[in-house]
Amino acid sequence: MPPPPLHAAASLPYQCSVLLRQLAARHSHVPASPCSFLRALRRLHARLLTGALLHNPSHPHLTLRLLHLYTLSPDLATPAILFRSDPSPIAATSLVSAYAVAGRLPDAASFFDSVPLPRRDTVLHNAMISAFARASLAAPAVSVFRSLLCSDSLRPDDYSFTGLLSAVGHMHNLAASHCTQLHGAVLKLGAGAVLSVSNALIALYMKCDAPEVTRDARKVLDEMPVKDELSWTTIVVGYVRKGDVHAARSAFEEVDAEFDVVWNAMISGYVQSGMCAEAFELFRRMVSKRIPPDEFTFTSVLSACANAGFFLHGKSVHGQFIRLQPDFVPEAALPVNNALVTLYSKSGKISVAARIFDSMTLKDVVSWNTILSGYIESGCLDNAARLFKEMPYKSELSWMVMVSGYVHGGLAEDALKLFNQMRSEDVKPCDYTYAGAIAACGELGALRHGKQLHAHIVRCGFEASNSAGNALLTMYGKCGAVKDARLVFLVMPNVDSVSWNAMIAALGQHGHGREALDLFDQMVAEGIDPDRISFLTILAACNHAGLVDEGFQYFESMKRDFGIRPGEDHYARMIDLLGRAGRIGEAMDLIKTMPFEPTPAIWEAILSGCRINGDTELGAYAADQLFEMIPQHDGTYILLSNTYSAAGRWVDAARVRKLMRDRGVKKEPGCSWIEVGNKIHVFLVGDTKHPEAHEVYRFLEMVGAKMRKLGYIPDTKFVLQDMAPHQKEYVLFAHSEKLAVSFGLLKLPLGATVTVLKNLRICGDCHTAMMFMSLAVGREIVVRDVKRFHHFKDGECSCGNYW
DNA sequence: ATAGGGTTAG
Repeated sequence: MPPPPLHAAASLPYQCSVLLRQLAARHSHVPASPCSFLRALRRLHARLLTGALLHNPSHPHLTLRLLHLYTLSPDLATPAILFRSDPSPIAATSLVSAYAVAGRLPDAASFFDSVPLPRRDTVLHNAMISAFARASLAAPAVSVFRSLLCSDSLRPDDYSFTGLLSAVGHMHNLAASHCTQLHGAVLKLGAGAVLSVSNALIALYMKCDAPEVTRDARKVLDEMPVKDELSWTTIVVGYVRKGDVHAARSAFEEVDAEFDVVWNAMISGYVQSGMCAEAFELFRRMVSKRIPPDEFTFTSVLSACANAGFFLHGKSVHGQFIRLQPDFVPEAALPVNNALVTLYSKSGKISVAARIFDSMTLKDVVSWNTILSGYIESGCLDNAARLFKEMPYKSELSWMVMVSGYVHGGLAEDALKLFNQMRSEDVKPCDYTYAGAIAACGELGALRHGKQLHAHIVRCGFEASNSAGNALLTMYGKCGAVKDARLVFLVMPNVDSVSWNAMIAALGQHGHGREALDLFDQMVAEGIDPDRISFLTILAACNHAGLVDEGFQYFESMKRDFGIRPGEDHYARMIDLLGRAGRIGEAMDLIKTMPFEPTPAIWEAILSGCRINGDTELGAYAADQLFEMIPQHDGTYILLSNTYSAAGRWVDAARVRKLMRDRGVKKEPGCSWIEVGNKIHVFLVGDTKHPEAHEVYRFLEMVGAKMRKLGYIPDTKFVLQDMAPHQKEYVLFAHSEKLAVSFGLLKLPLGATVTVLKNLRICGDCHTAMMFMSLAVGREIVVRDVKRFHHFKDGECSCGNYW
């Protein structure tokens, strides 16, 4: 954005002043590249020097502004040099606060220390105190305040107290006694009647976790002779923070003068408490009272609409904003536009969101991150990836969104690749990003890599993070490392329902069915309500362990004791469980009690039961039902044709095959390998005539070469073979354990999995392990499953990282 | 020249 032309007749000081202000404003919203910024700054600096405007008593603000800009630049030396030529306390104060605004607290502190004691005045101390307060550093702020107290010539003033109180509010274990002590000290030193000090005192009391201090805060407010809008705002915000929205509302109703900020505080309080309808209602009242909404109002109410799914309301707010938009400078419109982008992405209108994003004259990191996650939430991973590359600046959050976007989009390899790139660019991942990378390891069955990440997490101090802990639990569970999962579960300081579910799943999937059930009961005993996922998990555990009656009890207790209506997936699992136990009749009875029409998943479960028990007649009936529903479900085609063949209904089987050919249904090829001793057997699964099949072979050779090079397996031999030689055209590729069973690959009696799984370390999907079970009973084997091999194309095979 | 509160991305 080129700066607007200046009036030719404008004086040089005025011109410079405008230029300086423009440079600062632009930099704070769109950080330019360090080089170009510094160049522009030096040009201005030279101009000030030639005009003899620097250190000129008639234009003191020019020097200060220049100092301010230098604190934004990567040039650390110049501000100090400039200061040496004008060592006034005013310049020092300006420099300290500029450093603080620029987020360069260490520079502010070391500069403050370098100012000789006689040159420090109260205002300079105050600036330093508030700099620490802004950075949430209570202790150093207190020590600056103390040096002010101990000084012979200086005395703390109102600003000092205000800053001190705000700094102490950031203390971690702020006790009620701290607050009352400080309150006493403030009164003793005669600052009790100052408006800003009282406001800060209210905020301090409200930041303390002890419930009883709320009264003290209220007392301060009540005793104030004069209150301003901030007093009311602070108390409203405080009540919200304490989780007492009703108290916030009644304080809000007490205000006689209708300050805009109090409305904003109340609206955003509702949003933070998840009461979006109330937030919107309040906004409506505000509009009807003709109180003009500002950018904060719009931002809050739009986010309320986005959170609650009030898309029509949101649209009307958008309309009102458009009418008032000329009143907003770009800086003010920015957060509103960001909230609009969020609203439209959440309502599934990503193209509208993108249009708003493109039309924004001013964008910040939040804007880029918002549109990025909008693309990811609407499944446009390609667009997201392109955007990610184009982003002029990224925050840690951008990386996090992209990494977890890849994982949820099923591109675990890309997630890990990006995670590695992130670290090579020296961006420090937060716990959520680690969680994404760990989830990717779980998807890939990359246990070793996952363990490395676990070590990183401990080193970075994220051990107490719930998201990281839950990701670790899930990953260890998927990789069959039950011991590690147990350890994580024990160490986690706050386990939530996700953690319990993940731990139960880990036990249930790996042959500890009984223990899984015990853990479920323990969870209930500890007062954590199981959710629908918990019941899916426990039914799966029962399935693995062959505990049919127990499974049925949990299924019953789900609606009876916990008021959770079983969904399609719960029914499907229960039917699968009954079917595998040979109780197919009971499964059919259960279907009749369902409150909805049977879905493809239900019929697939019946079908799988029929295959295990050799009930071709009922199987064909289920196949007829499924036939009506294809192609809603993946895998249905092959399943159907096999079932019809088994029932001797060759004509129907041929019809299904023809349908498959007509629709061009092909199974994506993939490969699995099994490692027994030092020998690896690799199986190609999927359509061997698929155009990409030769890529699989190439990939396997590459992996083999790489593994030999790493000395991982001394004598690696690849045996490529069809999984099902009697089926020339299509070989089996199951996407899930359930399908593997329904394909008839595993005619296992119920419960057989337990004994086998004890000796099995499983990486990746369970189905692969199950496929090989009959081969590997009683032996220590490692099974890994590689999906979506084509992301390892050509020379980029970085998979060495993944095992 | 310094202070107190309110906003958006997961």
